Amino acid sequence: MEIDKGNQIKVRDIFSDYLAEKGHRKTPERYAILSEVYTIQGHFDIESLYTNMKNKNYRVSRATLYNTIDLLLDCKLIRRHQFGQNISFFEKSFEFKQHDHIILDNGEVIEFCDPRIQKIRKTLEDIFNIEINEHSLYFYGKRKT
Amino acid sequence: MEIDKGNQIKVRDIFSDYLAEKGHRKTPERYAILSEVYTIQGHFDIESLYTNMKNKNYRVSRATLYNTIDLLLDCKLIRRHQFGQNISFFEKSFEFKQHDHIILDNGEVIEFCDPRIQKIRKTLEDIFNIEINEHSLYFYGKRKT
DNA sequence: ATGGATGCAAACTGTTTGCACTACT
DNA sequence: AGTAGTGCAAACAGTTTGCATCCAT
Repeated sequence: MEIDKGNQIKVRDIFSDYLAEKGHRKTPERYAILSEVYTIQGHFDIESLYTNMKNKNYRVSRATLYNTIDLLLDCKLIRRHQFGQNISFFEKSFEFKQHDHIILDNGEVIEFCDPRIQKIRKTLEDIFNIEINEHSLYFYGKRKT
Repeated sequence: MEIDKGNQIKVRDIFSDYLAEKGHRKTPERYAILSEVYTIQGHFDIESLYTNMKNKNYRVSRATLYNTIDLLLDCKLIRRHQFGQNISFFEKSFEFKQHDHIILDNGEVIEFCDPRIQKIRKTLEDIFNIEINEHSLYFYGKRKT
């Protein structure tokens, strides 16, 4: 798909600019991880990203994966989620409408976007005299029987 | 405070009923942990609860702590939070108004309650034909300078 | 008495760290 | 050339599990 290809390039540039700005080196591993991450549909965890890349004969280490994921989080190219208790999930966040999640008891994950959450945010900023830069919202439920 | 004492007893009864209903045994350890948990103001993690009780010369194991915390979660006497990445925090939830949290970059935690979150919930239930039984909502920000 | 619950320690799992080597700047 | 970044393996931290013992039923 042409659109995705376009995004891939844009995303690569964003990462490049970020690395340059922060004085980080532009290593092939970092770009490989970025492009791999942007190939994945939906959510992923580090371990599956690792085996995924190993299977494709990339030479990556977990250390580099964790390191790079931190960079991608920092420049907002991915978001972190905690669906379960002890494992982090990630998903790409570039040019995808910001959204929240409903987690059903069968493991299904529904995405939604409700503008009222931004209104709540605004209210809180005013009441407590703070600046909110992000939020995490999950609903837990099940399909109606 | 008399009010707290009253709650302690009520809470103990709720736990008793729960244990009976589920066919779990009413062990002194379970009650000890419950009362210890309800003594704590604010949030706590398992490890500090453990050292806390050890210091008071309780004979408890981490295994029992984890086991009992699961029971307390199940009967809704406590709630679980994930403020950081890899560590669970808990807080008592009996007769305290259900609330959500704002986490500031200095570590400060503000509690708030906004009715609009329940409206969002209702909307989602209708749209997706699901039944939502809980949610978790966190805002992240900093004090205005 | 019997098997669910406990304490202890070992095992597990996701993540971080130390170190020698590599390669971007 | 110098040093940030890498791969690997060992270390770590929170949690879970196996097992012998204990005790609530």
